[in-house]
Amino acid sequence: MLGTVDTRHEVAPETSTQTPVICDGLDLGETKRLVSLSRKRELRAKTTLFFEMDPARYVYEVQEGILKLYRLTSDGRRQITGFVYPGQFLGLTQAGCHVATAEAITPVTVWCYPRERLEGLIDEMPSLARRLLSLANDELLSAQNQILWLGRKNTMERVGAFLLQLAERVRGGGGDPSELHLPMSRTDIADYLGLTVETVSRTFTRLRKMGAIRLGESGRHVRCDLDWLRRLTDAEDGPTVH
Amino acid sequence: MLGTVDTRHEVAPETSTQTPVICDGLDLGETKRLVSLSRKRELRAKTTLFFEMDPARYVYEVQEGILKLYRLTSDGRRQITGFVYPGQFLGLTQAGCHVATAEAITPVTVWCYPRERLEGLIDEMPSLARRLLSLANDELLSAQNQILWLGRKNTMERVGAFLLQLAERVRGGGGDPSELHLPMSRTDIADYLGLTVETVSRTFTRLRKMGAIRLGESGRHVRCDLDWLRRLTDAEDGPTVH
DNA sequence: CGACGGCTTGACGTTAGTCAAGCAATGTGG
DNA sequence: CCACATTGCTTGACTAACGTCAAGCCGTCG
Repeated sequence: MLGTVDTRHEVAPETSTQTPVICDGLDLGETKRLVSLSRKRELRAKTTLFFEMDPARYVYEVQEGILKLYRLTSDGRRQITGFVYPGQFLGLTQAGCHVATAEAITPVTVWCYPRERLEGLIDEMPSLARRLLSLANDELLSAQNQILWLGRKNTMERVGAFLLQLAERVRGGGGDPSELHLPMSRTDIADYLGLTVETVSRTFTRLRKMGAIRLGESGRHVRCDLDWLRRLTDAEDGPTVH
Repeated sequence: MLGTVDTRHEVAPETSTQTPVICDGLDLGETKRLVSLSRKRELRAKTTLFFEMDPARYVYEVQEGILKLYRLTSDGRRQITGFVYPGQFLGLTQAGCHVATAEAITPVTVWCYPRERLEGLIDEMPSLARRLLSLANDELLSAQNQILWLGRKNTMERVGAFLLQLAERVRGGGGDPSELHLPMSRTDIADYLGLTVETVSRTFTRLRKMGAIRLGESGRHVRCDLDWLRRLTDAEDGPTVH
């Protein structure tokens, strides 16, 4: 498979990409140009790729590992706006400055594209423009799903929808969607779903007692009854993002 | 593109735009081409421009009037994902189908651009690509603000932030930002902020009693003490949209 | 070893939702 | 024109869901 030996965090097959995804739909020459102006960067877990308000000099593509994006209120409340997986982008959406902080949850490898030069390439490579548009699209879709969850769903539905979203990602990667490994902490999940750690923890417990999920030793491993969860959340999610 | 902050579409939000905003940054010939493939459409208040799940055949630009975008859960809960003002776009973000319903709040005039032909133009007009990217950007930014509100703010903060957002739009249009006319109902506000009508109503009342706002006869007119509101919500919004 | 972080659980409090009523403005049919 | 229904907004009384505070467990790290 990847040849990587898992250390603390399990690396599932689908959690790493070999070729820059930004190049999908580009021809060989174009791909080479893009790759030639990128450089790789590695991050240890719990380190920060960029901070909110930093000038946005690069656009990043995740090759391996998982990050979280978050914003803070001045009194310290945190809202995670997304988890970023291999093949996804960071820093695309921002104007002159980043509007969120990006922090590695696991060890991470990213490709860095200098923002200005990437922008310059748009004129010469329409397929790059389409690609970027489509990526912005995906982000928007997932943001709107999150808005629906946060605004109109109760605790169980949020947690259920969250697990189903993770399962869909695993399915997309060809794995068993009912076997989930959660790379993020309960606190992260809480900050993503607009809840508290305690509430998230209690909800996992309730789901377990209802038979909708089974928890492994670590609490980070979840075996889901997907139909159960779907019935639970079938207050209709709308289209799923992958 | 990715970085440009565009000011043009903030202008005269209450009234209407005279020229398609999509053409900003385009030269005369390009503008003509775009205009030539657009057609106008008018909607009465409370009518629907498109439904969630409709095939997305057009991209729309609002010339005049205000719409709301919303999604429904299967049990009828509604979440408004945005209010759309003149100069803003609809249907940009969707893949094959619309992911939200667009309904006119006031009488509305829109320009309709056939989606396929617009996409075809990207190859020939890089400036159009930049333009579209920048628009997608704006939407994303405002979606993320909404996520922060919904996830981590209490009722007063949400309503306060909402009023301040409206005020900023008025300021951008050159009006008096402390004099607001709300085109949307209390129910709409509630569905935007993830609350109930009753809670929104009570919060307006509380704000009035605190002296942060004064309400006109209709309830749709609000005179705001902007500093008051800012102090209230200065649990930090992050960058404001528009 | 002790400290710390991640997770769970319990007891309790607060906030926002629910249910219900009333009022004003607007629309509809006779 | 009136009688009546409907819609939008507000207010009150009550309730439930979720947050807060506190404690304890376990595994890891220094």
